[in-house]
Amino acid sequence: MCEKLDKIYDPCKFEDEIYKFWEDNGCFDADFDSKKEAYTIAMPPPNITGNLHMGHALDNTIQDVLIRYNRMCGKEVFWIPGTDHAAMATEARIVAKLRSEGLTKEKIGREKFMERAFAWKKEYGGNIVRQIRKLGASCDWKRERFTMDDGYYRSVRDFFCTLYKEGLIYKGNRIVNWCINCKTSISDIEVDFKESNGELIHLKYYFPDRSAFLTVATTRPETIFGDVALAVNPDDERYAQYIGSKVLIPIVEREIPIISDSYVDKSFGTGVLKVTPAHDFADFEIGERNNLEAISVIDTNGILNEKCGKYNGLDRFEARKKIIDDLTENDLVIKREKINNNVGICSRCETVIEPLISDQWFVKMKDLAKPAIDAVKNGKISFYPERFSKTYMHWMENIKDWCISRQLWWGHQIPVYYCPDCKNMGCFREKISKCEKCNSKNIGFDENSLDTWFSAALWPFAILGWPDKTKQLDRFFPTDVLVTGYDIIFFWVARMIFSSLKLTKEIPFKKVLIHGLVRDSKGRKMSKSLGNGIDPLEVISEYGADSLRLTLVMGLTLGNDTRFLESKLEGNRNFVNKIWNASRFLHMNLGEKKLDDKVESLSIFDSWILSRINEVSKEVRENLERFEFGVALQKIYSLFWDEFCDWYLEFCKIDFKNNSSAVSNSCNFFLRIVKMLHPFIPFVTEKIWSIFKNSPLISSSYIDYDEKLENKSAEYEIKKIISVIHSIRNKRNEMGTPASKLINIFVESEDHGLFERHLDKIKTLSKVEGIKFGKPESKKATCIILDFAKIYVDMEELADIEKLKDQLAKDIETVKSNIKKSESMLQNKEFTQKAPKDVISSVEETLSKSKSKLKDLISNLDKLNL
RNA sequence: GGGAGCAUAGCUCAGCUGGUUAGAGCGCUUGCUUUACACGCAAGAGGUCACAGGUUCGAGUCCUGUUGUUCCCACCA
Repeated sequence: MCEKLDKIYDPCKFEDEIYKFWEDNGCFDADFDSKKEAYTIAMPPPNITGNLHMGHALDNTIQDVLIRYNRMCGKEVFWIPGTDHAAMATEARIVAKLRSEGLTKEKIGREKFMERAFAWKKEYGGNIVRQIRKLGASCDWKRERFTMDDGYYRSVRDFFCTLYKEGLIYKGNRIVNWCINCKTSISDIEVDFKESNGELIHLKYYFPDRSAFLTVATTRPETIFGDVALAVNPDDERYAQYIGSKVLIPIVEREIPIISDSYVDKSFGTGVLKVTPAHDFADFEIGERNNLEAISVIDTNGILNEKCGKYNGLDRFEARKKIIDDLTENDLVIKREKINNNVGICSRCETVIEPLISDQWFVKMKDLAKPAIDAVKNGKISFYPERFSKTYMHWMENIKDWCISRQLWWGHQIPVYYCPDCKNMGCFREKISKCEKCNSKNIGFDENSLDTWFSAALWPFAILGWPDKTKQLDRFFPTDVLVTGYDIIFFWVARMIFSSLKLTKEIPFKKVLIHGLVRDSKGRKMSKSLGNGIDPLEVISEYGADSLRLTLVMGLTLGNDTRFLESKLEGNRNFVNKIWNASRFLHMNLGEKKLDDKVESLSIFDSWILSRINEVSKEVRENLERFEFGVALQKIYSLFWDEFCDWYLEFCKIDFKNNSSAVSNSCNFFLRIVKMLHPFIPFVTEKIWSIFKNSPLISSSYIDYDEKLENKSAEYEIKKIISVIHSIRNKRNEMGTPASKLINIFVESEDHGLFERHLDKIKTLSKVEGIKFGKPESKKATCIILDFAKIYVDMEELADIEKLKDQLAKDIETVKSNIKKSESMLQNKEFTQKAPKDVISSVEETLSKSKSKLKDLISNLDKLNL
């Protein structure tokens, strides 16, 4: 207990040990049988390929604050951690590793590939989980889940089959976004758009008789082999006469019709569009509307196929150059125009997307979206900040069908089989070995796997055991809050909502907390390519997890981005150290005495700080309920530093010396603040707690507001003492009095008792030698004017008269302008008629105080001028 | 093209339902080895709250517009 405490707090010395203590003692574990109110958070599962970054740190810190706070409020908290298999990212890693061994996934086969991937997961997937521990996250590791563990597989198959049986999942030969690098289809939201310097090539499409041509502008001449029509706007008078006639594709010389479609923009290019349904989304739709064939000319590797004549086998961009050359040679190019256009790229590897037609699985979204829209509209689910519900709503209302199949191996294989004998196609919830219809054992399985987000969509209920009716599901679902960044709303939040409503008939969470991005000191996004990322683990090893957490949460407003500054980190490290030293100081004064919860008789200082702690605890609770973390933290910060340390402990210090104070009171009050801080800075607070107490802080109760502790008269009295001390210190400074010199003062006051009661405090803290009541005999005295007292300082002490005069003149000006302001307000009849009484009377009070202060100031100045 | 955010002290940001003299941290100035802490203590300086209107007795806060800036969605072939 009485171990020697270092002057400087060293987090590295304690954090791991404390975390181990919590984990070993089951402090994070949820009790499924307790009668307490449940509080649940499903941790957004980080990718197994990932390393902890600032986004994780922020996300998990916010969750941990909520979890620890609610745990201390007596709830049965269940924070379920886990990891995501991250299909594309992981597969890319495995493939790269195979390549380094001279292998390919095809060479080793699906089964071996999966084995390798699981082995990889086992070896590296644990990294991120260890790193999250470093943050201090108090989640229930015993219930850790993985999106590809056995139980999760079942949930995913169940989800798929439920939708499939209802016709909400369908297979279609449709145009999809294809990444030729990742070799898979991806969904719309996995495509980013990048501005690029493209070229708009104006081509001649001759009429069959070669009498004339139409000019078509295109950025992708290599797709002319897939052209099936030219389209013009039906309202475009320039081309109305040509609708229905035919033209020849340049070079290819195939005849295609000219059709009309309102999609075509008259003002773009020449107003004539070449229609290539197999390689452009808009064209695909035009093709469907007009019953046009789709001719695929580029394969899944981005290579032109046999339909492209001599260009067969060329890469799409090489082919583009060649074709432009050839077209130019044949005088089929009218002009080449530089344009800035947006080109779709794969959000993972940034390869230019090739839209192409292939057999894929889709989720029909319209019917699923409706209840998900309603749940937010009618307030069952609310977003914090509220504005993000708009983002959500807009996306949901304009949602398109979701392509869920991926041509990857790492992931959940689509649970569909095909029977070659009876041509049946069916889906299965449990593993199957024969056709349900004809019992044939020749069945084959769908080779595709599911989008990672398809399985992630089930996270909050799958981890509680769905589709089984488990105790956990019953008790901890729907979860309370979901904490995530605004970049994840479409990918995950939206999909969890509609899938939960579909499968469990309940919302997955009640509240969605959206935070922003953690940016670097210049406001740039942290990224690998810029190399400006700050590693949370490095920060932790230098400053400790508590300082990191403070830095992420202090002054944070939900939904807004924050900058990560080294200077903030230092400041917060200092704060942690301050707490440490306060505990050192109190511990030293407590000495061998045992700390007892019982409150000994309260000094006025005790009553005051207790009242203040009580008030702040109420505000902090309110702030936390509203997720105003930054504000809550700032309030505790200021309570602790500006009031508890700077004033309360300074008062106590004097009493400790005289042995006239109850040290254990001070310790107990200090520990109340420590409690308030625990959700934010769990490590140092737990360490300090352990110096004074035996049971762990993490499982103790939060501070309750107690009306009886409110003590306005103590607060008023202390406020007065502080203003006396502060004003004397200020005057000393103004007068240039050396720090070591004690001064004498005279006091005129309506409340002499105040000065008598706190003589020692005033003398010590404002370096006063003697206090006499009444006016000083000497005329050479300057006066401090307070609301309740005048304090005279003998001019003997004065070092710099000019400085003092300047100050006085300044003060007079401010008071004068205040008087003017108050007077004009009170003269305004509308103000006196319409403003509430308390506002008016406070203005009146200010006015009268200012007036008397002005008088005093002027007489002060006059004296100086003598 | 549609939508959203931001604009407050030198810097980074708070400021809830409108209420007299707008806050914090860092930085800056001055002074302190005051036996918890120099990662500290004390005292200061520093802001026409982007601009222009409007509502109101009263606007950093509400409304409209302008400018600058960031982001999201859609996307022109």
